[in-house]
Amino acid sequence: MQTRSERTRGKAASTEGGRRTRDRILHAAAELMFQQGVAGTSIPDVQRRARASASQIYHYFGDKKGLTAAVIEYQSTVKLEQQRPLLDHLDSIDALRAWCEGAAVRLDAVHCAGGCEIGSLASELSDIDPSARLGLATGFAAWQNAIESGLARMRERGDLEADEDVSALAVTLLAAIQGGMLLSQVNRDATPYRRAVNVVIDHIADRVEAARGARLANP
Amino acid sequence: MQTRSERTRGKAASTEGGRRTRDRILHAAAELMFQQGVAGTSIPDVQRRARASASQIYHYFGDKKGLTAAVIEYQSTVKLEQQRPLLDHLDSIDALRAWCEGAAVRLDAVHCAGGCEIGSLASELSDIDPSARLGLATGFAAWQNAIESGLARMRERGDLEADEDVSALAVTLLAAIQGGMLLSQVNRDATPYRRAVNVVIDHIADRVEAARGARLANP
DNA sequence: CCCTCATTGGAATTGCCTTTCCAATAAGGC
DNA sequence: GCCTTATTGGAAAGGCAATTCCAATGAGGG
Repeated sequence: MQTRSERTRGKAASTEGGRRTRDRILHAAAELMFQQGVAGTSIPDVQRRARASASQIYHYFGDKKGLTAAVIEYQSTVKLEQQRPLLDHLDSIDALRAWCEGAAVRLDAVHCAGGCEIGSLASELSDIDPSARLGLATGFAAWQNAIESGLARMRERGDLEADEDVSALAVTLLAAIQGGMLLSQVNRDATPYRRAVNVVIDHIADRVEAARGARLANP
Repeated sequence: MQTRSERTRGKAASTEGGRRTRDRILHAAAELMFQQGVAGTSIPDVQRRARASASQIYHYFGDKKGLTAAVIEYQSTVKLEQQRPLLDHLDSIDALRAWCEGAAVRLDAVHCAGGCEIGSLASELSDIDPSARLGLATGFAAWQNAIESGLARMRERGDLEADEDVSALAVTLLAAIQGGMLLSQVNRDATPYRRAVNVVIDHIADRVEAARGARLANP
């Protein structure tokens, strides 16, 4: 299977050393683009951070756009997989709270620099790079899907009413996460994120209460 | 009163023509930076759009950072004033819905390009320009304040319970707006924005219902 | 061991962008 | 009408980034 960047112009690594170099470049680029934005990250920057030469970057990624596409895919795919165990169990209010609080702790740790890895890229690239936009939409869809699956499981289990629009709830939580992170990033304080996310989860908890009430009334 | 950019290096216009030139530049820069980002907007770009020479831009704004600061202040202050009549009456569920739907219609009109004027700037600049971050935080605070004031009036009026945390609700709505706009921008579809915002307003409406219930029980 | 191709280093090219500079013109106060 | 200051045009300096190129080195298969 080819990655997006390879589809464009880059070459896949065929030796062990090459693979390591490619990874080093990708990680360095992801980190820098997250911290300083895509436009604020130059190829020489990536060279320094990855201890690689220009030839290596252009060899594996074709051009800066290819590198950017690879970073988007990395952030969308790999980061998601890292959280897979957690993401597969977002089917209770407690799990949702714990998951969101985990992100809050991470925000605290970096003093709210950077916001969300995908969100930052999305804001910067959506309007100027159509193919990047596609990749980012896919990335967001994966997160939304993880939330929605958990809520759907709650619904099947009876924790939420049968006609509950779990899709809308999932979008709302994702939006609160993104918007909350943005507000926290600007204010250098994780409080806005925590408040926004908690209010939305409170709302979901209210729906769970409502479902319980309906269950007791109509047994 | 001096604007931020004048504090830095730019000069205020003292003739009528100068004021017009300055405004033309400011509007052009605001538009371009909104569409293509700050990094994606070059001084020559602004020159063309504003039909102004480089001298004029540097004369009135000092440097690109000064121009950016002026754009931030413009987006934070002027845009807010444009909505002042609406903003001063966000004290009912219907008013909140109408206001948010107005933004949705604007999103539809531009096919979801651009997202939020302040949000885009915030995401791009927060981490790389401390003074810009300050200005953006002020801008967000003004919007949050407008929402919070309306909710506080609802609380005073008894539409919300006396211990309701209107500040948290305001932050949540603002976060949903920002996050929703980002999701809509990426998906080129205003639906995510509408869903996120409506769920949050539904939640506020639930609180209003709860307050009404409490009022009836404890007259 | 040889041949081929992947990998790498580093210089050179090209182009654009920010910013400065100098000189010309216009505007307003006295 | 004269002088000072604001406004403007347009060229040019200086720097950095993206990308290309060429030659050298390394690795693996036969």
